[in-house]
Amino acid sequence: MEKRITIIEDNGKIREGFAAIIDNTPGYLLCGQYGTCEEALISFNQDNPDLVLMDIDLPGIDGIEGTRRLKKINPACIVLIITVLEDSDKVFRSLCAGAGGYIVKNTDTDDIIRNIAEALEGGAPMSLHIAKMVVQSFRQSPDSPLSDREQEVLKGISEGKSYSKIALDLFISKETVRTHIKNVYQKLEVNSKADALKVAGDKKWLS
Amino acid sequence: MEKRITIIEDNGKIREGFAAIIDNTPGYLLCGQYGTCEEALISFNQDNPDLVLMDIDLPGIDGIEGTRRLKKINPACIVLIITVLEDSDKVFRSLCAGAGGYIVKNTDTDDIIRNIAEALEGGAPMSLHIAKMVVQSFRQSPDSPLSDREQEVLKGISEGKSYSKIALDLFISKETVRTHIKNVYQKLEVNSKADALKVAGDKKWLS
DNA sequence: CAGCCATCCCCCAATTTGCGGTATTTTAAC
DNA sequence: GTTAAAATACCGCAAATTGGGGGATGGCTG
Repeated sequence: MEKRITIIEDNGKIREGFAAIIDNTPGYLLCGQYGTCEEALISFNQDNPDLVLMDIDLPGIDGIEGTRRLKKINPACIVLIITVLEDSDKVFRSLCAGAGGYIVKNTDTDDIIRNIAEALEGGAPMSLHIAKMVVQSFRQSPDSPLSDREQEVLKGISEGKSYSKIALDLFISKETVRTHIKNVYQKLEVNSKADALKVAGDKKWLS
Repeated sequence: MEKRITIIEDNGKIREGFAAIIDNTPGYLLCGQYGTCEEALISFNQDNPDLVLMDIDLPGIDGIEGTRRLKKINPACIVLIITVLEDSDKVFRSLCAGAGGYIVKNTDTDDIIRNIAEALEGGAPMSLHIAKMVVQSFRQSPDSPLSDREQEVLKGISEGKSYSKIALDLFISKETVRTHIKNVYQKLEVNSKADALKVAGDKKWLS
């Protein structure tokens, strides 16, 4: 069965370049190419692509919001983001919107085809640097000033639990939780749950 | 400059296999091979590896906790997890512990070397399936019953903000926030912040 | 027009929170 | 072997938060 592919890219030259690559690869069928998400969305159901090559910086609806809308219509459709910039914020927002991979534009013809194949196989193709950013987003700093217990308590707070609930879950007294919180506030130099979570979150001090 | 590599793997055969690969590759220097994290930790400062090949399932301190401890001693050291199982929970806990990549054991000699090189270059080598799992962990379900505004309010809750603070940040009245919360509780059939966050989080309904 | 959404207001009682103390035990470090 | 940090626990207090109940308005959409 041929895989149907749609291209959304406002630069005509690049778009036609991709189109040519798809056209010349057996097994892939170009089912649409558009300069804006608006156009693509209108024909999305007729085109019914298995995969969309999506540019990030588009006039009107950008690639991130476009991804969100396409996935809302057909969650099975894979959206592969293709971009020149490796902007960390855009990477994460794209992934949250449902992107299935994130690759940089300068990759050569073979790379594009390989990445498409990888995405269709159920993989998540990413450039070296992107993969690194994604992995690092998970990492917590190894130099947290908070003790293990304090981190556990703060984690409870981030889950919206009350002191009493945290105490129950950790098998300690509510008063102990209060003491831990006090110490956390002192160490982070804050005086509210929201501020503590903000500081600890920014510095990746949460377990 | 040669790159120093340590292997931690309890299966002697596999360990020696890796050791042979490293030894026979120019540019890499095997600076230690151990069957447990305990042993590796003792010699870690003398060995001073640039990269550690780490098995997950180890007797005593497992690979995840081992990663955490190694990174605590030398955050610049890259830990590459090598495993047979692609257990999603272990993947994430490894990444949180500071792992720089996560690859499956069946990969052939060339793959191992390529993954090591990629990690040392600043990449984050991952098997196809692992990458997919990681990317999917970011994704939110496209079928949340919560309206956009309700999701924003719930996000504020997850950040530990009070209703008043959320109201300030969203430029609406505290009473409106309360109404949104009430509606969220009804939709999710819960009656507390913690439960709402748990349900919404599990189902990936949080923006 | 019915339903959903977003916005705002009131009342009330129970709980939570943040801050001030103090104190014991264990573990780790020097 | 002293010192320090961490984990545990308790008390009191005043302000704020929370959850539940009710009602209201306007906008948009099918």
